[in-house]
Amino acid sequence: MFSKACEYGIKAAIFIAINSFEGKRVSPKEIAEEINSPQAFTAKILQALARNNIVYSIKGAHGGFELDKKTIGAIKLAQIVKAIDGDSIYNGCGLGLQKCDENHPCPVHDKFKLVRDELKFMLENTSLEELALDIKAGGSFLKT
Amino acid sequence: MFSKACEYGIKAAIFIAINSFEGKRVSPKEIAEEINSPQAFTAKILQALARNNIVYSIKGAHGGFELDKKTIGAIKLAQIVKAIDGDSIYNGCGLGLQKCDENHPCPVHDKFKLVRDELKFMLENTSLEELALDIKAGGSFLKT
DNA sequence: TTTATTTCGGATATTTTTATCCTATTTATA
DNA sequence: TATAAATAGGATAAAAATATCCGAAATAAA
Repeated sequence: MFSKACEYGIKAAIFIAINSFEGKRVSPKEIAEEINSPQAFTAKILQALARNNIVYSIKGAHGGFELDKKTIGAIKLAQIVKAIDGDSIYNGCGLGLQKCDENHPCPVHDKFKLVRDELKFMLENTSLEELALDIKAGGSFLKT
Repeated sequence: MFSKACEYGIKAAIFIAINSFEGKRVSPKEIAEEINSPQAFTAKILQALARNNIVYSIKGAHGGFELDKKTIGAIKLAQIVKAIDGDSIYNGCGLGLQKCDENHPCPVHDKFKLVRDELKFMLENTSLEELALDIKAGGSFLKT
C-alpha cells in the first residue's frame, strides 16, 4: 500500500510529535531505534519531511527534529504520504492505465474509486496529534 | 496499490475471459498488445496464473491461454491478486509492523482496517465475467 | 575562536521488481 | 515421422526501491 519510505516517514513523524509535546527534539538515531528502521535511510526521509515543512530540523549541536506543538493537530497523514509517495495514491489508476477517468475508465475504475476515496478520507482526517496521543495512552505502538 | 505484475495479471485474465466467451485462445503476444504490457514479462505472469489454475495454458501448435467459459463468473479478482501479490494486502500492517493486531495495534490499525476491508470486499465480489462483459459493451477499457 | 555535535547531501551499495533473451519441451498437423 | 507453432522456464539485464557511508556545513557552547 505505502512504500517503506512512507511507512518510516509516518512513524517518524508520530514519534517526533510525541516528543514535541514534551518540548524535546529527537535525532535520526533515536527515531530509527524507536520505530525500528534503518537510521541513514530514515534520515533521508526526515530531510524530505523537513523540505516539505512538515517537520522542523535544527542543525548543529543540540539540534534535531521537532514539530510546532500548536500545529501538530493540523498535520494530517495525507500531507506526509503526499510528500513521500506523491499523489499517485489519489490519482493513479488501479490497473496502471495512463488515461483513466469517467470517460475512459479501466475495468475497475468505479469500484476502485470507492476504496481510494475511503483511504483518502482516512488520510485527510487523521492527524498526527490523535495518533501521538493514542500511543502515549498505551493504545497503540510504533514497533515490534 | 498493486504491483505491476498484478496489474498485468488482472488485465490479462480479463482479456482471456473476453476471448474465451467466443471460444478463442490467445497468445502472450496478443495479450501483451491488447493490455499494453511487456510480452515476456506478461508471459511469466501467465505461467503463474496457470500454475494457480486460474487460467488454462495449452502448449504446442494452436495452443494459447483460455478459460472455462462456465467458470469465468466464479473467478474473483481476489484469486488473481493472491496468486501474484500474495496475501500481504489482506494481512499486512499498514505501517509495516511485524506484529500488528487488536492486542498490539499500530497507530492506524483500526482506521486502516476499514480501508482494507473495503478493498477486500471489492476484490472478493468482483468477477472476471462482469469486467469482461463491461469491456465488450464498451463501458471500460484495457489500455491507453 | 576552537571544538564537539548534529543535520545535509552526494556517492555508492544492496535488494527487489520489472523486463528481456534464449533454449527446451510440447503438440497439431502435414 | 518431420516440421512448425506454441508455452515453459532458466539465465541474465535493467530499473527502481531500499540502505549505507562519508565528508561538508551549520550551530551551540566552552
